[in-house]
Amino acid sequence: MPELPEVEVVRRGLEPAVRGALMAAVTVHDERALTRYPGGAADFEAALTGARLVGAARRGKFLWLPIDGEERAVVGHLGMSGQILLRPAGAGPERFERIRIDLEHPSLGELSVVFADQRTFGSLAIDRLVPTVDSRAGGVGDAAPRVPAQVAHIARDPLDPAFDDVAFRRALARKRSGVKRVLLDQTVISGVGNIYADESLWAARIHPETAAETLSTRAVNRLLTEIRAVLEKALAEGGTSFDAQYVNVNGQAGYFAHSLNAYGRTGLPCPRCGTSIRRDAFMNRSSHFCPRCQRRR
DNA sequence: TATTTTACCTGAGGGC
DNA sequence: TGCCCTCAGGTAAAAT
Repeated sequence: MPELPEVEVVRRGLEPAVRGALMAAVTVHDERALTRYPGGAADFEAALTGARLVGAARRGKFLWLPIDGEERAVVGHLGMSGQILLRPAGAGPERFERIRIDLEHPSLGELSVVFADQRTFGSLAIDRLVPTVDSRAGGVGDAAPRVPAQVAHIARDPLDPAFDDVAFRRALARKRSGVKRVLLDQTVISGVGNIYADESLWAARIHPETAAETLSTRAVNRLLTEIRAVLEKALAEGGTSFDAQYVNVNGQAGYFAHSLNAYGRTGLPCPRCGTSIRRDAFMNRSSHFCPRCQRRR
């Protein structure tokens, strides 16, 4: 399931292939991949064909490809099962292929960007770029102080140099919800999903249902440190793959699944104390934690 | 206003 | 073999 590390792996793979590339042809196979674009398929294809891309940027789990000479970008979200693949020109259709963009790159020649998505929670769109409220760079990979309008309400992610630790602590102090619920709120902190929330809380020894407002400054700082450590380690290992759902732009899986301490390890011993990892129902999904290391206050 | 719940979606895998 | 059920979960809209 693509969270920040997986999306960043995709961004890094995409950037050299799209920078300076002309979109020679755009084909929408399945309009459900345009749920965040009200203009529809024909308009999407016409608007992009002939335009040039200048790079690949990311904030949290959102990606965008700014268009040369316009204050607009192609915006992407992988949802649950989305993939962005780089393929040689003329390559056969991918399983679950929804949109294909054929590129002419000044040095790499012809290639195709394929958006494939089994569960269709992901999407591509064209969106206008608006100024950031703090005048800092919009995200990783775009130094300009601009961000797609539909991403503007998403908080910066903890690997963003402009992430505000103090504001994060203040936000937590105002929240009456459990801390895990707040970590999944992309308007408070972005990029963290169910897997890395469980892993970060395990590392920081915090129970997922601990009321956010009761966390001490020290505990919040420890949590933030562990979130960054977990995300960076996952990024270094190419992301987390359980099956064919998440892959990089070349279709390869990541290795971080081997490094998980809590997520998906129900009944297995906690790597720190040996107690069986517990799984509790949480928001129509699951929380995994060590009932001994992560005591509820 | 703040918080919680639900809808969206489809294939994999288990039980029978 | 095949049918039915459960599960995976990010986002935004709807409900409380």
